[in-house]
Amino acid sequence: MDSKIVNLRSKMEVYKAISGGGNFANCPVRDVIQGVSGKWSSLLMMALTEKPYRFGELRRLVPDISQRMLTQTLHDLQRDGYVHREVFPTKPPSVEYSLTDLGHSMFGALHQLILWAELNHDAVRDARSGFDAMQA
Amino acid sequence: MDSKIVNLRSKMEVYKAISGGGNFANCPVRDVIQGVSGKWSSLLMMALTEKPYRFGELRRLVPDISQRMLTQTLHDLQRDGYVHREVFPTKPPSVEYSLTDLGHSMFGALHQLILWAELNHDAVRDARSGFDAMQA
DNA sequence: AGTGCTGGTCTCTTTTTGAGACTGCCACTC
DNA sequence: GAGTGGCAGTCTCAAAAAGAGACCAGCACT
Repeated sequence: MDSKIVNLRSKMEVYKAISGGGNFANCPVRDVIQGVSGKWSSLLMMALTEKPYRFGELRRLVPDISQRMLTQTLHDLQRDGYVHREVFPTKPPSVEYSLTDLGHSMFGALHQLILWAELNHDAVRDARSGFDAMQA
Repeated sequence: MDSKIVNLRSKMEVYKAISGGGNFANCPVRDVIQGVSGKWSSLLMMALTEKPYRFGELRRLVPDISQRMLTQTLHDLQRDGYVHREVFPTKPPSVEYSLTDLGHSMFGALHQLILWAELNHDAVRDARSGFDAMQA
């Protein structure tokens, strides 16, 4: 029993998804996973799921992100259409970041992975320490 | 309407998940996402979902991965308990990689994201080219 | 004796990340 | 009117990670 997923994909379907059908730059899976894969992307998406945040708020919410990476990650998320950036002309101009519909939709899928991570983190940690013990 | 996800998590819950409750090294989300986030991890998991593969087969299946990264990614996946590595004492010894139960379980969650990626790739690409046009 | 397959490791270069100093603007305080 | 602090970044430089590709041992076949 190779899990239900196998029933959904033939060998060629898997290969096509992996390789992008020969056009690697255009492979959906790689392209989208790449966006999530950043060290900070998923964390920022999680935060913005709750409510829009300003630059400085996000910085405080994720204390160990550098300003440079916060700027860049938000920029990338905006470019991919997940995040909306709005500047308010207040005295010190403030910038608010919020999830777009596409962002919410994407997070719905990502959320499955987050839930799994929370549920199975112990199993992963055990596997890891077991593996490390073997090597030693 | 901030999507149903908001109903599932209070501000503190989000923060705890993001920060790992102050223990950053131990944050489940970061820890697991980190594993998926590698450029090749999800691709190899997809391939192994179908059936076990040998080193050289994987290399041919994902043509633009370097041997170094294939070795290392498989090693990491094995360490996290997603992949099982078995050496067969054939004439030129062959090595087979297969998904563990944990790996299958994890891929189930990851699969949601893959499906989303395939469905919404066009939207992401449109957002991206629109954004790039704005900047130009 | 040469070729090719196996599953890797080693070294070198390029790319990506991270830490943190620096900027310009404004408001408030002394 | 000089200093302090918050805002949203940019810039530079060092460190870490990824990628390319040469190299390795062992065996089989020719």
